[in-house]
Amino acid sequence: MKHRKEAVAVSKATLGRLPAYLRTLKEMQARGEKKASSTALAEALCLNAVQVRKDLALVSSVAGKPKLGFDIADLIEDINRFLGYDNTTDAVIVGVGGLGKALLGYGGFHNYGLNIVAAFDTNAKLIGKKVCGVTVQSGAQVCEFVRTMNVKIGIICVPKECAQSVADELVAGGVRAIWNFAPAHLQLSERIAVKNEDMAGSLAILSKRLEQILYNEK
Amino acid sequence: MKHRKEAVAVSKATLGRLPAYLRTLKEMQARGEKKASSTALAEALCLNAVQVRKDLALVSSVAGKPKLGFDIADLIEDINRFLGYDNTTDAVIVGVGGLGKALLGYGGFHNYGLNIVAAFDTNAKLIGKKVCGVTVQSGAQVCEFVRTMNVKIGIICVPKECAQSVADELVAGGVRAIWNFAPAHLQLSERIAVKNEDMAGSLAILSKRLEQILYNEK
DNA sequence: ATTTTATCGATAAAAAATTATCGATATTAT
DNA sequence: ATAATATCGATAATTTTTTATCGATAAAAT
Repeated sequence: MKHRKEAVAVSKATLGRLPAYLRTLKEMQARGEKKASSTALAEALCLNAVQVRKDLALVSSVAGKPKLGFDIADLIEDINRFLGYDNTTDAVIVGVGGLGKALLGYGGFHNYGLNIVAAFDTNAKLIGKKVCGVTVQSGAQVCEFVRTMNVKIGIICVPKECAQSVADELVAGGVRAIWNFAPAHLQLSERIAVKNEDMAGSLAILSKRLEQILYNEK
Repeated sequence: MKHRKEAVAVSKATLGRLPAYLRTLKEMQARGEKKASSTALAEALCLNAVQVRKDLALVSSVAGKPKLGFDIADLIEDINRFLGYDNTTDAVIVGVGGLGKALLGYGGFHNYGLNIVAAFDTNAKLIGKKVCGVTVQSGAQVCEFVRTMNVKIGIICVPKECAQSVADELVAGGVRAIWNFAPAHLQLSERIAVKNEDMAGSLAILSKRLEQILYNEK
C-alpha cells in the first residue's frame, strides 16, 4: 500500500502516538468493528480529530470515507509496517535487577518487533541462572556477544554509575541504538540512537499537573 | 528566592528537562564545582545553551554571572522547590507484578518527593507478603485505603485489561493523579492528572531513529 | 589599566506542532 | 430521488518550542 522507504519525515510526537492508534484500532477490531473514524479515534485517545487524520495520512495511504471512516484492517497493516513491527529486531538487555527483570518478564515486546536474545549482569549470583527463558551471562561478555550476534539494540537497566561504561561496551560491539532506563544522560556519538527513559521527568510533569489541579479548585 | 505559587506557565517540555538539570547539577556539585554555566549544562545534556538559560530563568531567580555561570547550590535549591521535591507526597501502587515490584524496589522515589505508602494486588499469593518494606494488601481495599489515608497519587502497574477499573477505583477514593504504566489509554475526567508511560511509543521513536541511521549510512 | 574572552539576558526569528476552517463526498433517512 | 448529516482532506491560522542574534558585563590576562 506504500512504496518502500519513504522519506520518513514523521515527527517524534507523531511517532509516539502511532502505537496508541494501533492499540486502539486493535481493540476496535476485537469488538468486531470494521471501520474507524478519526473522531472516534480522537475521542478514545483524548486527541484532536484533525491531528489523528494528519498522523494517519503520514504513514498510510488508506483513505477514509466520509460517514464511514478508515478501514481498520488496512490501517493496522500500514501502521505495523511503518513501525517495523512486521519484522523483528534482536536486542540485548544489560542489568537484570528489578527493572531489567520486569522488562524480561514482560514478554510483550514481540508485538513491537523486538526480540530479546540475551541478558547480562555482573552479579555472580545471577550469572548462569535462567530468568524468564533467557540465561543471564556475565557482563564481561556483552561486547563480544553483540558483535558476533550482530545485535543492533541494547537496553540498559544498570545503576546510573555503570550506565555510561555499559553503553560504551555496547557501542564497541556494534550496537547502534540504546534504550536507557538508567537515570543518567549518556554521552554517545551522533551516530548512535539513544532514547532516555526518564522516569523523573515524567513524574515531574504529573506532579506539576496535580499541583495545578489542586490549586485551581482550592 | 521566589514568591509563592507563581503562575506556573512552564511548558511540559521544560518540566521534563528540569530533573535532568538537577541530576547534572548534583553531579557537578559532587565533583566539587561551585558554578555551572549554561553552556556546560547544555553540553552535558545535549541541549542548546539558550534553551537551558530559558528553562532556568523560568523556575529560578538565581542570576548567572558572565564568565562564571550560575551558583550550583542555589540553583539546586530552586529547582528542588519548584518540582516539589522538598515536601513529599504519598502515593500507592496497584499491581505488584514485575514492573510494580521493580518500582517498589527502586526506592529512589523519595528523592523525587514521592512516598509509596502502600501496595495492592489481587494475587492471593502476594497479599499479606512484604515486598520491599511494604505489605501487599488486597486490591479490593484500594478505594477505602486511599480515602482514609487521603492519598492523591496512584501508580498503576496492572495488566491492561484491569487498568481502567483500577483507575476508576482510585479516583473514587479521591486520587487526583495517576501514573499509568499499563499499555492502555485511561478515560478519566479532566480533573484528574494522568501520565501514560507509553513504552511502546518510546520504543517506536528509538526504532525509527535506528532505521534512519542505518539507512543513511548504507 | 586596558584588552580580551566567556557568558549572560533579552529580543527576534525560525521551525515544529497543534488546532481551526471549509468545501467536497459518501452514506443514511425520508 | 432528494435532503440531511457525518466525516474526510486540504489549506490556513495559531500556538508552542527551539534556535539565533546581539549588546552588556564581569572575570582573567596582558
